[in-house]
Amino acid sequence: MVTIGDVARAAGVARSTASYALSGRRAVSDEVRERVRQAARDLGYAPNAGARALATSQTRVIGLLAQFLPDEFAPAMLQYIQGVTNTARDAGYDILLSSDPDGPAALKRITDSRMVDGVVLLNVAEHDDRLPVLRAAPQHGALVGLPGDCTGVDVFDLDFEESGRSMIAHLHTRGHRELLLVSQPEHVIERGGAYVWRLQNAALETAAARGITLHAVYGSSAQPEIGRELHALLDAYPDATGLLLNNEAAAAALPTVLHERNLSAPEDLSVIGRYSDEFARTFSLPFSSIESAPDRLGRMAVRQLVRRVEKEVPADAPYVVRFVSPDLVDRGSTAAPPPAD
Amino acid sequence: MVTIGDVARAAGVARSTASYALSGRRAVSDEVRERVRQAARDLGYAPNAGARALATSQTRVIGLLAQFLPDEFAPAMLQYIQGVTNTARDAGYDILLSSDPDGPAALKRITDSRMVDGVVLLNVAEHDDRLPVLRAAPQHGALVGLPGDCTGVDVFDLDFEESGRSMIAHLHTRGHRELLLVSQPEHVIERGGAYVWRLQNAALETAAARGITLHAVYGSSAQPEIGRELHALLDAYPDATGLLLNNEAAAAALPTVLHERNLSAPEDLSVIGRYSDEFARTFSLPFSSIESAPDRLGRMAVRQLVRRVEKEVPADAPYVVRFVSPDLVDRGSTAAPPPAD
DNA sequence: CTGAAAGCGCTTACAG
DNA sequence: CTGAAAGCGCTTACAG
Repeated sequence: MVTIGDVARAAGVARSTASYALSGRRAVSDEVRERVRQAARDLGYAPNAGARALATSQTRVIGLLAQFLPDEFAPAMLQYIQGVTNTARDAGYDILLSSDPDGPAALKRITDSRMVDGVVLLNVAEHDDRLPVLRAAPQHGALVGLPGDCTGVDVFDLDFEESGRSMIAHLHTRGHRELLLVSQPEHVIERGGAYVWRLQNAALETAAARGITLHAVYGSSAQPEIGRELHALLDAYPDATGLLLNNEAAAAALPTVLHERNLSAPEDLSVIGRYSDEFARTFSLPFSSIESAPDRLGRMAVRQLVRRVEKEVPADAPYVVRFVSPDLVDRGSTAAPPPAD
Repeated sequence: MVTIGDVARAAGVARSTASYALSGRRAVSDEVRERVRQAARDLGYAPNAGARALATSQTRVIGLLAQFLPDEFAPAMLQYIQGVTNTARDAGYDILLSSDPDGPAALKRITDSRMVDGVVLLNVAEHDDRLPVLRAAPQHGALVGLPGDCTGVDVFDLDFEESGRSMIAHLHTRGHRELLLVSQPEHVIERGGAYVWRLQNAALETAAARGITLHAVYGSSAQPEIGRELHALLDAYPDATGLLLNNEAAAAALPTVLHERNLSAPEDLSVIGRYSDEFARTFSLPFSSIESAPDRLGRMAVRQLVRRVEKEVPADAPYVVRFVSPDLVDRGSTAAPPPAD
């Protein structure tokens, strides 16, 4: 391989000079700089990443800790990964992707061995086993998802409380008085998926305050189970006029369920989901939805992380917890309830 | 950070001895080995990845070059990524994920800088710009997808020719004489997506040989366009009794289209797709399909790559081109054609 | 403005 | 069975 020594020799200068000429971290005469650059180009020089990391203690790699959980809907996960990966690239960082089911072990390994300058944790749980590892690590971390304890990390998440409130308010305003809410499976909560109850509790509170009957249930995160459950739910509450979905699989299954019941939205049933626009397009979902903004959250997390890694932010700058306000994308699936018959 | 020097000092031995005790690459007395291990454990020692890479010229990282193309269906892509990532982890490798739209540049950068021991290329095109870069690189590469020129790389792909033949044969045997085939968009072909015409041409040949009328068309890779196109297609060929799909978006859209037309498979129309079982579950697709085996292909690619990287295979071992035989997963969506009316 | 040297943390021949 | 030393390819104080 061609090293900086080869470049220096070709340019007739010392290795240090070649290094400075290339990095610009010290003044170099125009003539020498040009000679060095030319030599580097001619030889096809590329700095060895390991050597540079050893010398600078910087890898320009960000660790991305994803997890493909059997009770999460994988296509939704993909959006976050893309958001993080694209932003990192634009900022000049590569992504080391871990999908190890043993998140804490994977995180410990890549931070201990200094493979990364910082990490982004996806799908963060209320009590996330990866957090103690992250706090003990010398690298910074940014989370997508709100844990119970945010000390020492930057946190980004959708405002699920506000999402729940606005879903209810939206339908209440249009005259609905009995609604259904399908959340993620209960074991997602048990695993610490706080966003499930954050949205649900806020929805229940708002419903109570507004005199709305809200039936909140947990649904499967896989087809075809969730389709059957939706049927059962609609059978059980025939008077409900609106359906709220905090469950991607349920949203994906709903068009078929409505077809099978010969219902349409919003004529027979108003529907609001919570998923990304990209997700809506992939699954051709015609329902209005709270934008879950995975690309935006991924971008925010990476940006903040890079700011810390590159010390653009003072070392004692307080850690941030930032919520993205829910945005309702109107796809015309809500209206006044149908006249009672 | 704790270095091997710290471990050596704590164990009262030389750094080299500590290194050997930990790696096992040279005999070390039981007593010393135990002392070193204990010290390493006590101090929480983890070797510095950069330093190790510099010393050994091995990173234990595999580059994964994915591309999220606007005309490909992202959820299908995810399966390959998971297959590669999981297999790599099991083999003791981490994954450096690139989704840079400029694949050749990204590949050149990570190989030139020695960030990876080898690379896996996903979604390989007939004339793939990344291949010249890969061939010029010192690292080995494994491809998922068949390029026109396979020299210098190991290649893994589904046998699309055989897939096309078997789809036709399957329906021919059941008595069908007029069929439809929906492929990926034509620009996928123009971009070099050879699998599109590999399946299509084989299907057309087999159909001709068996006296079957096969109408082959290109379909969009996004909803809702593809849904409209399916409707138009079924309108245009009312006598066709079977529908073949080499287009994930079309498969995802079909259940709704059939509902809207009040058709069911296989009573009114026999259907065979080409996608993974995981994909079928995600989208709740009730159609029999040729298993595209993304996890298996990802696994095969990583295994072969690791074999080369670790020199378990002689340096002059011939490169392989391996096709996975299509497997028809029967979901009961094919039968004899309905009686003509 | 430039160079010689030290050092980052490993591994691995070379000696004993 | 163990140790002292060289070397991997960089960057960056230290000198001039």
